[in-house]
Amino acid sequence: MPELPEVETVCRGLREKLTGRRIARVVQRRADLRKPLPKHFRARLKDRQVRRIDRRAKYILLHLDSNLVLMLHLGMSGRLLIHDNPKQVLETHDHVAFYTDDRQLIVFRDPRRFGLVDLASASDLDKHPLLRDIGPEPLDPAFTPTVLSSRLKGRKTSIKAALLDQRVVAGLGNIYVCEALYRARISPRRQVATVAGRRAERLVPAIRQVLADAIDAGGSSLRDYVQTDGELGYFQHHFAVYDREGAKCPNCACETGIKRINQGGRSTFYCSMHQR
DNA sequence: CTACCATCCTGGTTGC
DNA sequence: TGCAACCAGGATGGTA
Repeated sequence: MPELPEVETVCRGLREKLTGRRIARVVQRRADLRKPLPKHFRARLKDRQVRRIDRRAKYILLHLDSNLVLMLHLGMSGRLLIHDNPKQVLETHDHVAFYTDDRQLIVFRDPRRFGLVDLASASDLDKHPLLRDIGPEPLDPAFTPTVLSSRLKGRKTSIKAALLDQRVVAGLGNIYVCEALYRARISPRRQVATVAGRRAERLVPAIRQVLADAIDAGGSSLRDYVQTDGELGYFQHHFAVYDREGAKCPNCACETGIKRINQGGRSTFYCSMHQR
């Protein structure tokens, strides 16, 4: 569910409210998320101070004192909600609750439990198994067409499948891959090896722009996603293709309109006239 | 090595 | 209204 723009929006909400705060108490209501919560989870977090909050791909990284990093991943249906009232009643799928020294309550809610909560050590975070193989951050200036091409090299799959692979580029999911390919006018069915020259040159700025636009809109709210204050994102109103089967292509007068196909078990939306 | 598929889990929507 | 089937923004481990 939440892809880079949604995770970035959540990160910003957390950063604003939590930087410098201490974790006074942790309540753990369910430990069986995508992987079990680490041992001594509550005790290791107690009284830790939040020094800095980063994002890497779709992971939220809260850097604490004592060389500790709290890693959060929202999976498909995860939310992080900040309440000003620490007496806020927890609901069915509120699995972990963090109470701060200034009486805020941060709730990790995740009905499908594909999300993840883990602890890592800051000094070798890059070597953490969940982060080790992740590709470049698309909004980093170091993400250039040359870098993308080298990451794609040798892959025998469609460009759609390749861009969903976090090892190629970090943070894209089904929505933003569809939207980026639309903006780059590249067919999602195209084999990676044939994405070269001008197409490859268009892809990097297309990815960057769609992510930046979505972040500006506070992300996309379809079913589950909300910002930390409960507000919806509104980038879903700007989708050109995603979830728009049968609609007119915003860029051409073709009769076919937006098509929906299946690639690797996921829906892909595109315009076969506009995207080649 | 890469690529593909099923799977984890719940809830909302669709179609009969 | 009831109920079953299907679908969903992700990641991964096993298999081919």
